[in-house]
Amino acid sequence: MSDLLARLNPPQREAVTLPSTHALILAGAGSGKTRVLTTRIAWLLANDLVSPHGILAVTFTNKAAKEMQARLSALLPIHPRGLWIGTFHGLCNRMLRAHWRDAGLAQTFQILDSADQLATIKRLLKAANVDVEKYPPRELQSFINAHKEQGVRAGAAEAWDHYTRKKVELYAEYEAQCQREGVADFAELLLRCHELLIRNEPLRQHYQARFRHILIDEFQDTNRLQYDWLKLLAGGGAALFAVGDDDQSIYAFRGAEVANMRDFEQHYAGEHVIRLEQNYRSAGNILAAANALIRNNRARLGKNLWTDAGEGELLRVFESPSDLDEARAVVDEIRALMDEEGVSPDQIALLYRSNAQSRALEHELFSRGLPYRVYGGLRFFERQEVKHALAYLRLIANPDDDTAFLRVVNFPVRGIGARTLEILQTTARQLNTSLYNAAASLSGKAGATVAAFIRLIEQIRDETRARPLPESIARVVQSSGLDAHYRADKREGEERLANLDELVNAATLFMGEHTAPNVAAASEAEDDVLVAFLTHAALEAGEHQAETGQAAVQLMTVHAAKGLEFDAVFITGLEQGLFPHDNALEDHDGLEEERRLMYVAMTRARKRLYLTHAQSRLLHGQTRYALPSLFLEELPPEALKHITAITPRQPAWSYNSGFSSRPRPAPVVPPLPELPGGLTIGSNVRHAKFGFGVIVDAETGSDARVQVNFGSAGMKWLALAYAKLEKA
DNA sequence: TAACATTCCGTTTTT
DNA sequence: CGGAATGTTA
Repeated sequence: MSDLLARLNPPQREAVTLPSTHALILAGAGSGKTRVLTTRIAWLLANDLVSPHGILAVTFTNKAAKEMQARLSALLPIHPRGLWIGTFHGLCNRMLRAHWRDAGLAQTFQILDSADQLATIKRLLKAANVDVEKYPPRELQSFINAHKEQGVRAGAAEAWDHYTRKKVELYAEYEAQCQREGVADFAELLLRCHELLIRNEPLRQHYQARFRHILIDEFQDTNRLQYDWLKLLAGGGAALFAVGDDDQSIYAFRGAEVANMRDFEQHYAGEHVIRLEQNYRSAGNILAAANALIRNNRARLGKNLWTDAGEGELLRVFESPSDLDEARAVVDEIRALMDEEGVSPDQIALLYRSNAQSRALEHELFSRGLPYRVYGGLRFFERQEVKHALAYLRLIANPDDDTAFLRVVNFPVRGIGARTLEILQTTARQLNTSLYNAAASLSGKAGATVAAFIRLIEQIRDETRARPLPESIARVVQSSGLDAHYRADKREGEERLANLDELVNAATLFMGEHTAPNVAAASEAEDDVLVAFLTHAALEAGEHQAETGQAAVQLMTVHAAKGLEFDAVFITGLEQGLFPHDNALEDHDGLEEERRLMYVAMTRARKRLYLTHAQSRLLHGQTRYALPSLFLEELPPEALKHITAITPRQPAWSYNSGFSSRPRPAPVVPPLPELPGGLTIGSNVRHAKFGFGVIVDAETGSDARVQVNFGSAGMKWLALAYAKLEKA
């Protein structure tokens, strides 16, 4: 047991060995947060302060939950059973499955992912004859989710104007429709679970008595409903142990409330606030720079990271004339890191603020033959062929699932067109039943084709009855016609078939992990396994992309990089308007969140940090000129080393780096307007009133005018004859 | 119904 | 510019 504590520093140890009390652990980046969380659980168990049964550990992502499981197994001699470790959604789902009747849900209720939810909303708008121009489905979706995440049902939603009243009305209809179809969206899982515990006193008391220690990871990311859920569960005297970092709160845009941390500190943690400030990840200069940056934020709980690892190298600031030059400079540097310093490519990360920026970087990496991997994009269970196969399974488990019905009723095509579906949908609405049930009431030719589809589903249900899940899925793929359809598709059929095979494999894997050995015999369990697998598919959409196999340079947004670390990190596109992003600045806390984002990005680096920016960038089809990011100015100059990779408008292939790329054709440069005073587009200038800026456009002639981007002072057209512009 | 044309839009995203 | 999402035509 003393082993558990041996490798902890004093504050970590203090956190781990806290008595059974509420506590807030302010864990800075790289300060051993996950270690503290898992060691705390292990310590409680090892000292018999709680039984495994009494532990509830909550994370946001499946990845974090899995890591916690794994690290706990490593800490304990035998892995205890009965612990509840999971995501908010996973845990709520678990409770709702156990108490589906009390929660007012169908026994086999299905979970809608975001795409399913959007499809459901679109269908609802169409049925209600709502103008989608006036009420965009996406907007309604976020309206509904935002309300649910605040714990607000349609009945309780406030609406002061006609427009909002209509949205609330649609929200109510959406609730009713989901209920009718036996489906629940992500937010519904949390809200429904919260309501269940509020309304059902015996159940509430049961769980309140059961969980003695509730531990929460990434507490700064909780929304209001999640916090309420935690407080409710802890209402029976459980100790809440919240770990988080307000400086790494980067999800306010999706409802996370950092204010929960301050509230928790005041109302729960009290004097049990522990700061983990020793950083084990980054070199001193990197930390010093990150600290200096984040000090510019006003709303903070306060924290300063330190390290005893030494200063390390200076941060390198790269300036390039254009985004293409930036990409070239970055890839040159990556080559050098790999060839001359022996850095493994998977220890190099290219970070950017927005996904669109990956293009130029990818292009350069590709043409230079460097292995790379881009995070983001389609995940396994989100692929259309996988979703189609799952929709057949969903229909078998729950015929009322109209979303699943509509997805596959005419896929592969079986002559059930829009006209037929319109009739079917009208009939279903009149009978107040599902499309599946309404099918029997159709007559004529339309009725016959739809009836054939229903027979097909019934047939598949029979075929798959009492069969192991993987085999059932294989049959579905066959009998539904998906197999034949993709076999006939020359272009991408092969890949899709491979993914369907992979789905069968996923089911096999799932069975191995989730089925108790003795349950397999029970015929009743068949349905349960199917529902469990469908739930798994919805709750864990799988990896973002297939592994490339070889070690590759990692490309991702700054958001996606949270929680990761690399030897060398490039933060690219550090320009006003991009990072910090223009759209973020409209919000009052916007700039601070962007700064936290920059802080997260910087603290990903262990040894080397590159900060790159370009003077011009191709954006939305036209060249934009921008000033270097405000964040660069907030870094301590003594920690930086400036490298102007290429001087403006010089040939791009003649700069530094021993790497000799093949000669490139000279870039086609449109002639720039000639302006008096040696000014041109891209020149840095200073104005008495507006400060520093960049010339982004110009009109020549006797009354020459220039457009100047003054950053925070805005974009101005100035007449050269009057405005006293100085070259800067 | 599917291929083709047109229009619109452009930050971050897990469950 | 490039994609996603519509709209149009054979």
